[in-house]
Amino acid sequence: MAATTYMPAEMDLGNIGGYAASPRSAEPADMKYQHPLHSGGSPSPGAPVLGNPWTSLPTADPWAMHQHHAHQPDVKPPSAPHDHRHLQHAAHAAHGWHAPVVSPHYGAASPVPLHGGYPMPVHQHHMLRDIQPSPHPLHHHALERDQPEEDTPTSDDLEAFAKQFKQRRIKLGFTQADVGLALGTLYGNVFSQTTICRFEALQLSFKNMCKLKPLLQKWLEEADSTTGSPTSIDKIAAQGRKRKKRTSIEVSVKGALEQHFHKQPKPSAQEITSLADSLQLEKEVVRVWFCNRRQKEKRMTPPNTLGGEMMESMGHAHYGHGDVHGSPLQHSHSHSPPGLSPQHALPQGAHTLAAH
DNA sequence: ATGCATGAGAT
DNA sequence: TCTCATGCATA
Repeated sequence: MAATTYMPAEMDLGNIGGYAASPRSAEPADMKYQHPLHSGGSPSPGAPVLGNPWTSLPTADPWAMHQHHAHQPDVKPPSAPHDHRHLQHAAHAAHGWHAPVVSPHYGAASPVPLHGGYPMPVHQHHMLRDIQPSPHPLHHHALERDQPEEDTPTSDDLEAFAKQFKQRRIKLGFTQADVGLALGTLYGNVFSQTTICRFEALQLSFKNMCKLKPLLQKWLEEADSTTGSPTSIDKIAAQGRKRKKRTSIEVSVKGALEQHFHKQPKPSAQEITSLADSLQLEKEVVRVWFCNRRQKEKRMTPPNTLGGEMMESMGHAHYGHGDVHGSPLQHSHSHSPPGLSPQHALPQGAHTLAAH
């Protein structure tokens, strides 16, 4: 039975404090941000920059330029009346922003061992075609992987940046949540731990990555130079709306959904209804499940059209952690480089090479 | 780190 | 109604 309860959003306001709160008071002042300097600038270990087999992309933005809506999450300063994606790089000027909340680590925020026991895939090459129309006459020195300009970064750049960002962030002693809040204080764009996490893991769409990169880059600069200078943080009020509690879908049910997904990734309203009926789930839940599933497919390894039968065989026992991406085609690495996978090229004809 | 959910905007 | 960006809540 899927627990579908509702909860008052009131607690959200209090909850958000969990991340936002600045425990500086209890800050043991251990070994946080005591870095005299960035350790050598943490070079991009996983940035070969040479030999990019897919450095040939005709169009400008294959899989990004599909949607022209850049709606802002919620509370965003009305400084962007137009679609000018010009980042508001003027808001922080008056702020005099100092180091964001210094939070060593929360109980559940980042239970990960700091750059110690990370899976850290040495390097993987996602077969992702580049989105660089022009051959970039750039410098031949792969020392600084930053395109402060307004060119669209390549997927490789994003990957390198994300990795670097994560390293620095951790070294500075910030959690993903801290960064998200800092961005809010800096630019007025608050982001959640989730988003930062996904950015670092390259689990966002290419376009989304491109949009966030400048922000995070800026934050890095600030956080890096302002090493040590507490400030106040502010959290924006949430929306007083009742949010449905996460429905827990049983594994068996998930398996069923999976099968249907392979047959029909986009079931009709009626199909959803009947499916929901057989699974004893709310129609809405099923609908959303499919939506989320599609989104996942998009950022994860390209559609391989896994045989529905093999899904049953493997018994969806543990997919979701080890390597869901189960791409029998390219599982050469530990965990697939989800990063970016344009799905426009092979909408449903992907199975042509996978299946037979 | 990730599953399920909300919403704005595009179709 | 879908897609896409995002996030609360949770494992």
